[in-house]
Amino acid sequence: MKDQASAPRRLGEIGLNNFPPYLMNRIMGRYNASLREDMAHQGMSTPKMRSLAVLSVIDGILIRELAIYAVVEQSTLSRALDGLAADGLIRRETDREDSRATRVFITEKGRATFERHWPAMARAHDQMFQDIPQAEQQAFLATLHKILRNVRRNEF
Amino acid sequence: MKDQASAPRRLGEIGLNNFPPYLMNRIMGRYNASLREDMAHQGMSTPKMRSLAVLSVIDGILIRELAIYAVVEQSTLSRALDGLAADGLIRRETDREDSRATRVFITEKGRATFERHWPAMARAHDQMFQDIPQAEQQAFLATLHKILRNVRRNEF
DNA sequence: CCAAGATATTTGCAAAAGCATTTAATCCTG
DNA sequence: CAGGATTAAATGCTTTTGCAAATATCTTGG
Repeated sequence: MKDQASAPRRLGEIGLNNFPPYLMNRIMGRYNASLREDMAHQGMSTPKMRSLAVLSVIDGILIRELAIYAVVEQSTLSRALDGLAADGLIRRETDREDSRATRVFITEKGRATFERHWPAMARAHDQMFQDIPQAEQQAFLATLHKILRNVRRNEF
Repeated sequence: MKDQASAPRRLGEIGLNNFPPYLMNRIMGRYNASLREDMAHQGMSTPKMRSLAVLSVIDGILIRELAIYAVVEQSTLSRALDGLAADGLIRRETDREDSRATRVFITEKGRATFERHWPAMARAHDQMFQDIPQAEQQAFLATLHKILRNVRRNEF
C-alpha cells in the first residue's frame, strides 16, 4: 500500500490544520498585515517595501528578476518603481548589453528608508519564532528551501 | 553570549534565503498564483475559493470567523459571499442568538463546486512536498502550528 | 541582412481590495 | 434599565491589482 504518500484525499478528511498551504496562508496573512500597518503611515506599500528589501540584498538587478524575488506582478512592480524613483529611493538604468532591459539600483536614501522599516520586519519574524528552538528553526528553513525548489519556475 | 537567538540583525547579512518569511511569501505566491490560474476560467476568485474550502470543513460558521479562517478582509468577504450566494453555492442565515451576526452554510452545489477545484489544490500541495520524506513533512507541520499560535490574535 | 518571432518593460482599463463609514443589534455600566 | 460604548456585517468610495495590449528592442533562420 503505497497510498496517500503525498496528496491528501479530501480537505474535509485531513482538516485545515493538517494542510500546510492553509497554515502558511494564515501565517503570512498575519505577517503581511502587520507589516502593512507599520508602513501605511509612511506612504509605503507592500510592493515598494519588498522591492527595497530585495534591493538591499541584491542591487542592480533586472526588473523582471526583481518581480520574481519580490513576489510582485511585473506591471504592479513597474508602478511601484515609479513611486520609489519619484521619492529618490531607487534609480532605474538601462542595461548596457540589452537596451530593452532595465536594472534597478537602490540609493542611499532608499537604504536608509529600508533600515527604518527593517525593525518591524525583524519584530514580526521574532514573534513568529518565539519559543521555537534553534534546531527546529533550522530544520524548518531547510524544508522551506526544498519546497521553494519544488515550486519555483525560474533559475532563482 | 546569548546573542542572535531569534531576530537576525540585518537582512543583508543573513540573506533572503535565510529569512523564513521571505521564503514563505515566495512559496505562497506561487501556490496562490497557480490556483488563481486554475480558477480564473471558472469565474472563481481567491476569496470565493477560500470561503468554500473553509466551509467544506467547518460549516455554519459566523462571517467574522470565516474572514479569519479564509484570510480575507471582512468587506472583501462580504462581497465574495454575495457572489457565492447568487450562484447558490452558499446560504446566509441570521444567527439565532445574536441577530447582528450571520452564519454561512455551504450548499450541495457549493460542495460539488469545491470538489471540482480540490484536485488543483491537492496537485499544488503535492508539488510543494514532492521528494520530502513523511517525517520531515510532519516536523514541518508541527512547526507551522507553533508559528500560527505565536502570531494569531484570535482564539482559533 | 531582413522578417518573424521572442523578450523586457510600460500602459490602458476593468475588476478587486481595503479603509472608513453606516446600519443594526447587543452589551454593559452607572 | 436607559444610553453610551461595542460588535457584526454591509456599503461607498478610492486606491491598488492584474490582465492584456502596446512599445521597443533583440535574436535567429532563411
